[in-house]
Amino acid sequence: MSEIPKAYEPHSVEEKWLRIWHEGGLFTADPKSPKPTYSIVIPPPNVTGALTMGHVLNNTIQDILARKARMEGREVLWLPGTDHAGIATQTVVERALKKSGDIRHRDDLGREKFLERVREWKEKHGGIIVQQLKKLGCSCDWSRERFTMDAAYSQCVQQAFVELYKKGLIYRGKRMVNWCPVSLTALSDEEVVMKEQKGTMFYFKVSVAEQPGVFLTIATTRPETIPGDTAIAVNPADPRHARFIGRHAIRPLPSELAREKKLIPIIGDEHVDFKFGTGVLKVTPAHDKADFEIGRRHALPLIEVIDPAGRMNPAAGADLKGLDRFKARQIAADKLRELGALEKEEPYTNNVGFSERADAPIEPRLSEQWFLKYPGVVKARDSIQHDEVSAPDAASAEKIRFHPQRWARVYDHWMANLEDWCISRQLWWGHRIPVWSPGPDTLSIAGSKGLDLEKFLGGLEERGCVYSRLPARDSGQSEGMAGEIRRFIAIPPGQEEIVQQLERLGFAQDPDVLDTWFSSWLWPFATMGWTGNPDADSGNETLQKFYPTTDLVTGPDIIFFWVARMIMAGYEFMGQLPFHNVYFTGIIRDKQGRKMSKSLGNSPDPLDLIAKYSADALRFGAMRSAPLGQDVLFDEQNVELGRNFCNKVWNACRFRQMQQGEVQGEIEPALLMADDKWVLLKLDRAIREINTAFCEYKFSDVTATLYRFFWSEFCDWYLETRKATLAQTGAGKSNILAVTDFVLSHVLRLLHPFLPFITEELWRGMGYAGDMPADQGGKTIMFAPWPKSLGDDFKSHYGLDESQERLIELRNAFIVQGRNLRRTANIPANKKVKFIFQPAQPIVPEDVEILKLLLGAGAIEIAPNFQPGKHILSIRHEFGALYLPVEGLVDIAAERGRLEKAREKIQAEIAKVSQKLADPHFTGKVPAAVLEEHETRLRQRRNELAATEAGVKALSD
RNA sequence: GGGCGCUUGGCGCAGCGGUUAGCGCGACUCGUUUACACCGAGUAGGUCGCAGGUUCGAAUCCUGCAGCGCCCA
Repeated sequence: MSEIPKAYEPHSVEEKWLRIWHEGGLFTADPKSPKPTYSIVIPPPNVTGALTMGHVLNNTIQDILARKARMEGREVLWLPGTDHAGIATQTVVERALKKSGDIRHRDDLGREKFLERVREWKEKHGGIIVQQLKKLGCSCDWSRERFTMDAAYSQCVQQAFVELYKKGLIYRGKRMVNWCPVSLTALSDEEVVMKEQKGTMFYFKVSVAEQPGVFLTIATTRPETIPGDTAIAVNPADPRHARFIGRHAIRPLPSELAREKKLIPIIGDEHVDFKFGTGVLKVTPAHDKADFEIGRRHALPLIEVIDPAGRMNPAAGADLKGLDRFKARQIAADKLRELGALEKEEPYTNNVGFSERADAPIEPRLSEQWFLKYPGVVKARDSIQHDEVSAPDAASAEKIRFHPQRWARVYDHWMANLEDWCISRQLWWGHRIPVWSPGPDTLSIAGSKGLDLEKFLGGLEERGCVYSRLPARDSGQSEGMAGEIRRFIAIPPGQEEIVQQLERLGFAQDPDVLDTWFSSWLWPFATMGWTGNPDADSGNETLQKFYPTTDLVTGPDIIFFWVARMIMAGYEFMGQLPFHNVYFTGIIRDKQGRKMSKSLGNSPDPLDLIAKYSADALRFGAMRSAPLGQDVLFDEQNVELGRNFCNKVWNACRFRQMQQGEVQGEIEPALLMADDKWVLLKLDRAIREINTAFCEYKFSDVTATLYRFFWSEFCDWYLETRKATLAQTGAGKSNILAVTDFVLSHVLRLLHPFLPFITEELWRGMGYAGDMPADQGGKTIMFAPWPKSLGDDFKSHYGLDESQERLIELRNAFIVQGRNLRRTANIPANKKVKFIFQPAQPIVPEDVEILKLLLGAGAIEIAPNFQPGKHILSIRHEFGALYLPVEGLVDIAAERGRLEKAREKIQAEIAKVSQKLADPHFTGKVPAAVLEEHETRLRQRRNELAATEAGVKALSD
């Protein structure tokens, strides 16, 4: 590196290394490698998504972990891929097609044509995010990139479904589900987000049929569902209302209906909260989850009044029929008012469930769906390590650690309250449920072929299919179907001819697709080519070598959606936990603490930031602001800082280059100076801090330590003091360069996981790659050995011990005070002045040079017996005394005032400490070390006091 | 309603029983000196949310309260 530019120019450098890394296949994992394993699977981003700051944070952390593991000599697999994101993608495509006027509804195209359009969309927008991740420097094994709808992956999904079906864990049932009237699909509980809504509480009265003139008042936010009410419920323990239990009420709506058709029972149910509203509850079993349960307990009939699209159906009565549910709410209230049944309305705020994707209020609705009873629950529940980090043993190796630990409790709580997972979605984009059932003509077709259907279907079980017969009523068919049998046959992957046979018999595949997360929860092993076939899987080198994975990095917002389910799937399908550690990142927020979102427009485009500051800078900026387990307040300034840091690294290396000379390998112990030893000890401390912080997943601590060591300790102190001695030639100089090279080569390696590009560039440019074996840093810093703290042998060989460290610290503190003296005297930074120095201990000539340079002194006069006269500023310090004659340069009175203020502070401290030391309670109970420390402190303060008083005196007339 | 977390200089955070409470950014002053103005040097700025308690000693532990945020009902 002969001619290097003054400022770091990242863009060509980043492009160059991306090309070299990818062309060299350096991220490719080798399952045959004898090295110990490190593996991590990417949380798959939506295939058509674009990179967000959340992705930047998340993937930078994964890249740091992966790169560090490589340097530690492990065989690393970071497995990337994307998710088909069922609802999200389908919604986006549908919206785009509507906007362009191509369709009014997806039915206009039909399933196949619509899916074609989604695939087109995926081809066009898919892979963008992958390119962006590459640009960020992510060292994923791109040769193994997966997509949840790839053929192989889809087979995994199908296999998993059939296995669970076979075990009886998947069933079809008519249940209350969260229905999205916009997407027209069922949703899982996790896909519903509660939002606070301002609405109205309506109070209306119903008359008690058996007691004319007696009324009960009901409070509700949903008067439009009154036509669906099939009971009035009160708490049997409620003295106001208990006596009405067993009587009947007359439901006011639909108004045109005859009185006897609107008689509904008044029932007692302990679940009625009599503090809420009036204590009288209207029960709408068809449109409310809690009411459905009440209805079930009391065998109430169900009346559906809202259709799948959220409009009122004919059962809602003539006034409401055909209206949207929100419009109907107003009309129903008007109607009640007209009838004289509406007593009052009050503004009311409550929580309403919204569909996460379509952002529409969900409608609880009775619907026939596929449900899963979670497998592997017991193991998954016990799999989390709850103790604080201790030494790993055999038992804890079988457990999963959460970082930060507190998420374990959130996980526990969810696992303790598991409800069956509604896995079917009325969508087209996704894995179609691999279950076929007979059509209306199946029996006659079979008959005409002389085929015994039962025997034929039963026979398919030998080929891995799962055949089940269910009484229609159990699966929620209407009463008239009772006694009929429904047949389902689940077909494992790779049985095309069975499917064809069945379809010739009039069988049809279930039209629904699986919840996206039903494919995501298989991610850790499905991406590695799991088949469910024991022979194939035990011969699968990748699966054998890299499963279970080491770490998972994800956001806490998907702890239920994804993390918990992967743990269950891991135990169920692999018999093992899927990962050993889960690191939960914070949620990225803007400076005002708002969650970053597209709609708020407060999310910067990471690609713009890369263009403006470089990928390294973006990574560094993201990491600097991400403390463990806390939300991240993103500020572009941190990225700017990252750029500045890169520039600093660049220039420190440039400085080294300008000293000429080849890379200096050997440090000669005899030639080491105190500052050299000091910086080596600081490096050692930094390495230890960094490795500790990594163990605890405290990435921002790692960044802070790197920043401090490199910038303050190495650049500001070490390199600056070296400038005073580098003028010399020969062995002394080359030894300094050897130390500098030693430190820089360590710093570059420590920084590499954070700043992969610039460190790679400098690693080769500086020539540090030259004396390394080809596979250990000789070709790329990616495989250079990760720094270990300096061993005791090293330290004793080079004579590094704490006492030298302390001496340099003392001198440096003295220099800071000396500089302060200059500023006090208002001496411009560039003006050379003469200091008088009275050393407190023997001083080497080198130190005088350092003092001179770092104090910006024209000269330093060593005067062991100096007697200060008037108008001389001074500091007295353990390192020595420094005098600066200032007559005429400074406001003597102001300076004296400053010293007097300092004196007061010291006196107060002395008073405090001596009071403590005089207290027998204190001296009697306190540990010896603390006592000693107090005594030392008192001594020091007294010395300081004397010095300060002398200073005051020197300025007094 | 239940749970979790947070509250420390203008801003963002560290410290979680024992020095004069640290760090970074920002502010202010000075400065082109063997790399770097994407830089260097220095300075100012905090009764650690409030109220009690435990202790020789509390930002740190306990209790209560308040405010903010998130999650689950």
